[in-house]
Amino acid sequence: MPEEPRRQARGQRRMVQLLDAAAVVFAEAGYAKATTNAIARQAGVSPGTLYQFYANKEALAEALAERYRSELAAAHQKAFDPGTAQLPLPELVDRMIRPMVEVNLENPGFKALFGSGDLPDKLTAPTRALQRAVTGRVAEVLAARYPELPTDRLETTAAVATQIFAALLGTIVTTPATHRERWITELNQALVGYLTPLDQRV
Amino acid sequence: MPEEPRRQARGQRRMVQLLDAAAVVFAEAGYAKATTNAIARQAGVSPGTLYQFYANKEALAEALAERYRSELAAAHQKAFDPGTAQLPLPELVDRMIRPMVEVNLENPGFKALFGSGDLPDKLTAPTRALQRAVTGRVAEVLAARYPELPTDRLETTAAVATQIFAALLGTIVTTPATHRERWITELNQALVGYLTPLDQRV
DNA sequence: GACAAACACGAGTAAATGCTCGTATTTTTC
DNA sequence: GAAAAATACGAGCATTTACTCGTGTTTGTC
Repeated sequence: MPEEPRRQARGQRRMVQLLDAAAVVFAEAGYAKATTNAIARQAGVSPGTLYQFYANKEALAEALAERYRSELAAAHQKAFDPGTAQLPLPELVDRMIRPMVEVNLENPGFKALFGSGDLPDKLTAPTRALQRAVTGRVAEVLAARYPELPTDRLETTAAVATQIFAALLGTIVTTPATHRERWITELNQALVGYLTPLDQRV
Repeated sequence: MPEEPRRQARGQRRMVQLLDAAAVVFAEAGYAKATTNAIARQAGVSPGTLYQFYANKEALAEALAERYRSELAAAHQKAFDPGTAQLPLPELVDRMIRPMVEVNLENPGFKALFGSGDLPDKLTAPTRALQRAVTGRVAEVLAARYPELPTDRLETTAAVATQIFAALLGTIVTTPATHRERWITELNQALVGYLTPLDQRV
């Protein structure tokens, strides 16, 4: 087993650069059709160099997914002070949705890793990790709002909400900015509609 | 432009056979990773024979999508007598959902064409046609139930409902039959929740 | 400044894959 | 039953693509 070399400053910059390039190419072509050579070209670097830092395409995807995960976590942290969970449902949902949409707009390629269902087996692992991270966050918020809800019910609800979100995310980000708000509203209504029964049971 | 040969009985059987095989392979591997050679093998036929009937992989996908579209139409026709549109919302939604889930369970590969978002450009055409067909049907039902709803609002709602459906379809069909009903219920609640506000405006 | 480790290059390789083509068999047509 | 059209085969071609490797350059360490 070859051990990781001690990265020097230049190398660390390259790694970031390559991740940026991967994001662009994944966004343009989708994961399956994205070629490692194209990613290297986009980064202004030779294929050999790419492989000096990432063992293969999957490792690249994994690293990118990890980046998104942490950006998402940061965005959510920022949008959530304690007490948010007790807001009226439409506002709570809005606070969950906005940061994710924004992370998405800022990071082309997110959708390519998060959304699609037809990815080769290799990618399912990093993708599922991302999905789980999001679902987990949703579950936390739901747990804060509905403390007496049984765990399994909580998880089901979080999973469904996340999937609804993922489904509409594509439409939202590909829509021209002028009409974007409308679809966000629609997503909000869908989620509020789904969650309202829980509110009334309390 | 080479014209289509007059198919004889044997040829027509082969075409069905190949479509069946394609459905199986698409279901197992997803569209992108499915190889035409594997489809031919699955059909017990040589690659050359496959191409005697379908010009390329895309044509195969198109034909399969068309098959699904007609099966879906038939299933819906059967589930819909006039008056259904005035049923209580949960029942209406149930009547829309069931046949589609069933078509899906009977036709592995449907999801591979309908669900995923990351397909190569070539496939977007047949996929979108399928999506549009489903959305169109949903729009018809909504139009019957909410006659005074403006057209664009109708279409937006139908599109969102269809996407929610598509998102949860994957989970529903991959879940073991024992727990399937639970996810169907969840999908039902999501859609009912989304549509309820429309009901109350009347 | 010398030595090693990390970085960089890019032509090239092996494997995969959509698809072709020459040829042979079966079915239809007359 | 003979010519034509349709069906069938499967080896293999052309292309794509993830990845390698030999070689040269830059950076860090002593």
